[in-house]
Amino acid sequence: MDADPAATHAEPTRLDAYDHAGVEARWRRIWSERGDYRTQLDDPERPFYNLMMFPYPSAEGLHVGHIIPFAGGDIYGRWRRLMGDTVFEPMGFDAFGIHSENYAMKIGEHPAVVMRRAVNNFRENQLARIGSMFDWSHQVNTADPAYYRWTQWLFVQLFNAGLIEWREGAVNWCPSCLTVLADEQVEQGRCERCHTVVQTRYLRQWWIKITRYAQPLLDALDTLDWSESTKTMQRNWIGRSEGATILFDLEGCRRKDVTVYTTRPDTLFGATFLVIGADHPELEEFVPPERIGTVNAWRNKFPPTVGEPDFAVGMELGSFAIHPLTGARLPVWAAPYVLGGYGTGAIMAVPAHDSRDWAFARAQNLPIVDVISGGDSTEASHSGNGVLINSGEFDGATTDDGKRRIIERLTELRRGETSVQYKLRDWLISRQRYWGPPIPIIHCPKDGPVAVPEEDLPVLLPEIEDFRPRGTGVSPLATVEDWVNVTCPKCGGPARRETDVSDTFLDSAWYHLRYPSTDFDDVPFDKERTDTWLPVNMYIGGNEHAVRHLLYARFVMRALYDMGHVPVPEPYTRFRAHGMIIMDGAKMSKSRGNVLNPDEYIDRYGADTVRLFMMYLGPYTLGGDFRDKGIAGMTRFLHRAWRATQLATRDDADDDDDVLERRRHRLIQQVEDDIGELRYNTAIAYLMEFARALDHEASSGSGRRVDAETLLKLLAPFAPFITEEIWDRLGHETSVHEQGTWPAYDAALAAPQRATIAVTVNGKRRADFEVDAGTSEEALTALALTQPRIAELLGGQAPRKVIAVVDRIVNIVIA
RNA sequence: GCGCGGAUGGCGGAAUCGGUAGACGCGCGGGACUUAGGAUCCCGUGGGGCGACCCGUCCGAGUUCGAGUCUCGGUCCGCGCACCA
Repeated sequence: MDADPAATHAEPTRLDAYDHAGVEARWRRIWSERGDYRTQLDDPERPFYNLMMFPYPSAEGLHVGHIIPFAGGDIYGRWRRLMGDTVFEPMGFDAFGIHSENYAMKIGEHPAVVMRRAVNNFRENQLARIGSMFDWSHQVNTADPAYYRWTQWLFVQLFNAGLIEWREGAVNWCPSCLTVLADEQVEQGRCERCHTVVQTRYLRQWWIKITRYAQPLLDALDTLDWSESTKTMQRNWIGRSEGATILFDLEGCRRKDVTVYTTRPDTLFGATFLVIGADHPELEEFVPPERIGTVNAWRNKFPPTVGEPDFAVGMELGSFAIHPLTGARLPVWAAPYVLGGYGTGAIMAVPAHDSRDWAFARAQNLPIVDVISGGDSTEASHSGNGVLINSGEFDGATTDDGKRRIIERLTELRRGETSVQYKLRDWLISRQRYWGPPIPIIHCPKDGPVAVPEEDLPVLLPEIEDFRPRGTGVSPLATVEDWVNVTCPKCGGPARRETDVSDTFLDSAWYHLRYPSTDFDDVPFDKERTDTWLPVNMYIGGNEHAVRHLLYARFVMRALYDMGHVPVPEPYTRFRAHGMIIMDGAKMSKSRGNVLNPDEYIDRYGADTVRLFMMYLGPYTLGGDFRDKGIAGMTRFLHRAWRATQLATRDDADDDDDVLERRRHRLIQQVEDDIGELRYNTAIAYLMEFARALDHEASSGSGRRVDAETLLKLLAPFAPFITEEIWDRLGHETSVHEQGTWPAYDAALAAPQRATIAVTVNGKRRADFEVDAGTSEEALTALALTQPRIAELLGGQAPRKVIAVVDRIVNIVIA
């Protein structure tokens, strides 16, 4: 360090200080006036559909966590645009649903009013400021009749295809929200919204038969480029298991026989009793007639199970099952630890090899018989593999063999067969609420449920004053007599409308199809537009939707595909779950009082700084704790870039420095590779390093203009405003974000030309030296041995072994 | 309990196929410019030792010339599921 380095870094007077507020407002206006982000949807050369999960417009507004998907997705979209794609990046509002309605009730306003205000606030005051290139000419609002008309259309298509049915079943009832919920909306026995313990009710409801698609939905996961964590969650949720069904004859009750499902047919000889799910809809048929009253009284006594069941609760029914291979008479029990709704709703209990059966057998004093060697079931069950014992002709078989042979035997006797079961259940979509699309069905006493003819859609949600749920099992819409009473579209006789509305998740299950076609009002999605734009190329959102929205959307797309409405069976080719941003170790939520409003940060630091800072916190897909401590570092970086790029003006290409050119090409490659994999944090680190170097050069007058412009292009997706401003000041007529202007790199130039070779002796680093990249192993070895320190350590002895790795290391093994 | 992630300086985090830790940033220490500086810029910054060196990626084994990275066994944290037979 000779001359005082700081002296050359005084802020040059001819450069204005960067004023983020003024600059951001100005470019927002210009972009909007010029229509820079209005995508030409017809005949694009390389369409790229870049989607982020749309928000539900809570009245509280966005919190900083929202920046992650919206800015993170936008960086990717802006990059694709610079790379030459025609990028379509729409945004919309999931405005229907219980969450919105509950909020409206809380503040005593009508949801339509609250949502109108909230949507406006989201779009005009919040989303607009993040700097994302949303194409607002194609927005979607699920509560808009122009949208939900087609949600109802979708319902009708599914209904006509036999994928929706009206049937009675056990449903989850939330006593606080006063509506039924889908299984996916129940978390550990509680309502996902209000955390009230849900109850089981038997109601006649609308179900979407998603279970019919269990296997295709499972299989196609292998073809999708999605976050592995999300795919794993879907696999687990679909929950395929392979086993066998086994038929037992019954004695002493109305039913003649019962089929059970087991994944362990090899333990058949260890079955000592049968258990019917206490919530089995036909439990009475398993009970001797004279005991039905007693059993029903017992069944109605215990409260709904939440979480871990009590394995000691159960009742002996008095009937018997006949073991299909031994003929033994096994007592039949009913217990809540067995699910009436999974498999066949009945099990064969093998207490020696199943922990739940074991706990139950112990509590009820039932026999426990070991049929697999290698364990002792007096203290606990053991479910591992081994060799069969106490199993008649199958003694000595391994568990795997036993499974196969016992199934074979049962099949011969027509007493059983292999069977596949899924945990996935049908999707319950009725909601006894107001704020949703009315289910487009008319109930006719003669024709049963009839779909509203497509030309009569939408079935408008009537405007009523008192929209609060009644808790009577029907929606408030049932009180609107002149709306409810209609004529049957089939027979013309008097009929009544369905008064339930559909689940919010039906709204969002198809919204990606609507965005490209919002300018069509005669079809839900235009064929050509859909062929052009679907499937979505990149989708970003939270993993909290892994088994809700993301599964429903896949199902709907696949069903529409099978009906011939869409060209592809999967909606989202590539999906990345962003990490969750937590605050002081807890999820951000209003109730915890730790919600940070992004507006304050954007006011204080500017959108560019906030975007960069959020992306720099850590790996994009990991998330982490939000702390605003380091945000000043990002401001410093942008100020440095502001200064460096405007002062680096040398453009005499003749004296182009090979070293600088290599550095530039390497930077492009690094940033390009990183953005492509959403490694934003490391991409930013490279940009920072480069900006610092350029700043040094610029301050001494040697900064190259080509470096400045390269930096601006690479930084543009992250910091769209400041880069546009500088680009403009540099005298460019076009936008820095112009499609197809990402700088190209030459891989040969980008590759490092020198390499530092570490020399280790017995694994300890003892020296290093520099060579041209690609120097051969032999040459490296020779060079290593001549290093003074190495020669000294060798003391004239020949090494026992030398390992050289090109561009990396030479390891010398002695003695 | 089952499944999936993770554990690296004071902090957030880097580290291709196993190649000799700690990129980048924050914070901290020192300095420059300053009436001043919470502004800006520069230098330093894992621990120990004057030094040659030694010790360091949750813990314990192992494979290897070489392990943050691979294998086995633990501990702790996060997320998902949780009666699914």
